[in-house]
Amino acid sequence: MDNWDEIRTAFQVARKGTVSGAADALGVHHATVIRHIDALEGRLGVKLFQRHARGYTATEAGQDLLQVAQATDDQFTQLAGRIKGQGEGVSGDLVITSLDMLSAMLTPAMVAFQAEHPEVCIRYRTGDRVFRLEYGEAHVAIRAGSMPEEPDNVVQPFMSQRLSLVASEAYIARHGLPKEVEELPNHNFVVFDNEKSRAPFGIWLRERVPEERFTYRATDNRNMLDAILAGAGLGFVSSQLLEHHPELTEVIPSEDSWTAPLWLVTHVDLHRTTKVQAFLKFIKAHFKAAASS
Amino acid sequence: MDNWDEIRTAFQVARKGTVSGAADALGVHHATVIRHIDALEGRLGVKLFQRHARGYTATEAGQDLLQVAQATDDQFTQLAGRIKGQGEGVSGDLVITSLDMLSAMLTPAMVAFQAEHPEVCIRYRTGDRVFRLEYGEAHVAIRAGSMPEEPDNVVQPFMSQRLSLVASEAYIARHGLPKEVEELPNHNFVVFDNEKSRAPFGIWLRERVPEERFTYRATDNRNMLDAILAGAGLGFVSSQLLEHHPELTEVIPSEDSWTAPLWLVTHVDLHRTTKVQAFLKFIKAHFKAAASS
DNA sequence: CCCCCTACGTTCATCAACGCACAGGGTCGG
DNA sequence: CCGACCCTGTGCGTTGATGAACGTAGGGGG
Repeated sequence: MDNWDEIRTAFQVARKGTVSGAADALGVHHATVIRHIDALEGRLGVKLFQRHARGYTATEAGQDLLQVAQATDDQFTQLAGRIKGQGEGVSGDLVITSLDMLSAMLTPAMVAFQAEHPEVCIRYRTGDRVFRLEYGEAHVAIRAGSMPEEPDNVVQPFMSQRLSLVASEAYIARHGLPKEVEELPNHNFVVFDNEKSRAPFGIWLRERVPEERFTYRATDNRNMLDAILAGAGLGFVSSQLLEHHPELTEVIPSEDSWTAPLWLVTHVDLHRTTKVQAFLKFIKAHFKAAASS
Repeated sequence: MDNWDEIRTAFQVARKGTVSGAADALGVHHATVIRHIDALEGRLGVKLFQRHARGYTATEAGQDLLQVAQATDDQFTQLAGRIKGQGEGVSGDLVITSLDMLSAMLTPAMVAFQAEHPEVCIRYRTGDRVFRLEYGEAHVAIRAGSMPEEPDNVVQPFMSQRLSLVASEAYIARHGLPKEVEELPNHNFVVFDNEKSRAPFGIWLRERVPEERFTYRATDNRNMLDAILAGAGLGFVSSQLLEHHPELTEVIPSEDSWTAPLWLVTHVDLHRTTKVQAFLKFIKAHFKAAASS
């Protein structure tokens, strides 16, 4: 049963009872309607209508088609309403992905956004791999480092992620607090277990501290933080975290070179949607307010 | 939501995940698929798919469409099966109309037909007006008199309806039985209450008997028979009825000029259907067998 | 690292579908 | 009884959708 348009034409003919009426309703010429009906009947091998001077009356097959097509028309009308409304409103899923390091920072913003748009369901995805926007794995990604350059991705600068080199009270009690950069090679470090990391602070550290001092390696940022808190070594954490963890002490002042820019990335096909735009606007305003306060 | 074919195209894209796969499934060029998707998205104002190198992945709106279109496809497939099967098999309604005078003769045949095709539902319509085949009021009509000549109607000769001029025992007891045609003007008659009737026997009677002798006029054949049986007068009845009513006596031998031919009439749009053909074949065989026995 | 395969996207020529105009037939009202 | 209106049906010219071909980009395997 191909050619759904012919079914739609037959549907209107069955509804209106005349070819002319159906042609008006469909906005086409009545000759087109006749051709559609003839083609459909020819393909089915069954007459759908009886032709007479006053119009077309549906046979049993035509009435059956009328029933089905009426239901289909309703379904499609509702579908169009949903899709258009979905395009305008902020509802449904909103999938956001980022490095898990940013979870602590982003979560309050996402919660606030959800509170402002109760119809939306936030899905926050962090994982060991980079989720790909072009496969529809997320609506919005927050990426760190150099500006992403994938084609079909819309990239906006978001904010800077300042890092601090910290030590926990437990570590200081055992090894003391280094006062100069030159003392760092004498200390232990908690690092991310990724040799190829091109993060600026990683490069900076590898230039000054031999690898054998990287005595604790983790694959998860949450895990790294736990290790640092437990006194496994010095390590880099987001500067924002210092507020919530008074037991952490900054070893040396944060260097500008460590700060990685953050980017808001969306796929071009979704960037125009109201939902994504609302989230982008919200999250930028949220952190602009936080920065100024 | 016009252009159902574009929905069908989008449906296949959502199912297959690629434009090329959908194009293969639809039997069209992939450029056509792209155009349909673009047109549909443009009209809805919402992206249905995210484009990437490996194909198209459905957005939320696209997945919604997939659901609805899948249901629609199922519905249409079932519909096509029903309609095609309906064209082949003998089932559903079969509407037959005739003069009510023929009811006694036709009913056994129709009952036998229904018994042979249990899926069919016979609707026998008799009424004061002539039901019109071209408006779908009946599938088959049995008409009497001169050959019908409506355009778009398929007419087949059926059989001859021989009439007899009869009197009931009650009438004979009161008025005697005329032995010659010349005696007829001295008797009372039960006639059909239709002055314009062009039935041959009516003309024959009006030529020989003055109208004031038509003392009982009925609009219904059943009613006429009741009147004749009650002794209201002489009257014409189907020759077949004589077998079932021994209390009726033939007044004078049946004349050939009275016999009216019967016609099987169908509308050209329904004449080809298996159901109608089956009925025509059945009823012709039925009465051929009855005539030869 | 390179090559091949797949899939999308665009442009141009073709053709089928469409709209137009007119004819034919039936119905309704006067 | 007749004329006007409505609806269907068909031939013809045109237009818009389609199909073919080429170009491009990305991914996977050797």
